[in-house]
Amino acid sequence: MIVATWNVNSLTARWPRVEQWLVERAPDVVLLQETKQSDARFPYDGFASLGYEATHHGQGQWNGVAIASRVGLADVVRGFGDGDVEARVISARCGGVRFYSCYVPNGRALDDPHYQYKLRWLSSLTDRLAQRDVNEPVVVGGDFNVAPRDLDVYDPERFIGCTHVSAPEREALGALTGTGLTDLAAFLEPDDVAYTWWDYRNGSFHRGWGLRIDLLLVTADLRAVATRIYVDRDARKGIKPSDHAPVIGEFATT
DNA sequence: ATGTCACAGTCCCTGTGA
Repeated sequence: MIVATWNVNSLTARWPRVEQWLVERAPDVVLLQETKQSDARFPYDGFASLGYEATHHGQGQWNGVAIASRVGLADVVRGFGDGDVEARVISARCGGVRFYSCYVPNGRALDDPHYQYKLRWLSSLTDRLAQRDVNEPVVVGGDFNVAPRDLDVYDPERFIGCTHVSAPEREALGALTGTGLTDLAAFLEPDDVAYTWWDYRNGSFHRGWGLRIDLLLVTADLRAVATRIYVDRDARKGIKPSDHAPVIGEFATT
């Protein structure tokens, strides 16, 4: 089973790239973030013509998350429920595995209210995962807007006092993985520098100024059968790329 | 340390978010 997560930074703008990429990489399940679409505009037919069932949780201008699968798609859950107005999480069961596609709030700055929202949002996700059926394999993937380790930051000195690396954010991510999830890239390739996001500005991609903030978190049963994880850097190149590259995980059939 | 991109509305530029 091939599983991918990709923040596409507008599925409307990115659809030609996404379509080509699906044909080339042929993931079984792909988790998408920042579709920036209403549900009405989501290209269900486009996915279907490529052999994918898809489900979307959108709000229009901002956010928006989706799951596309060619191994079945059932039991969809959108958002956290009461009072959750931003479309940042969707879950579904595909091929016997429960998938979550997550777009964690950015946080903006340590003294910005949005930062507290980010921590609360991660806590809500942790609560949700803590309540799961422990017999069900789970993949929690997406744009976490947190770089788990200094190795995941091109210049840790420069990020002192910034979001994405602060202790509370890393602790919140640790609480999430503490429910029984493993950061698969850090587990399989612990010494690899594997950035997933590069700012559009300053030629950051070509200068190697990146962060690893897009993650696949998996339960132990899936970790045991994981064979490979890599960043599809080619998707960050060329015409009209997203500022994020996909992360692709491969698993021996479960 | 900000050289870009995408969105909506004020609609061919500007403010916002990343």
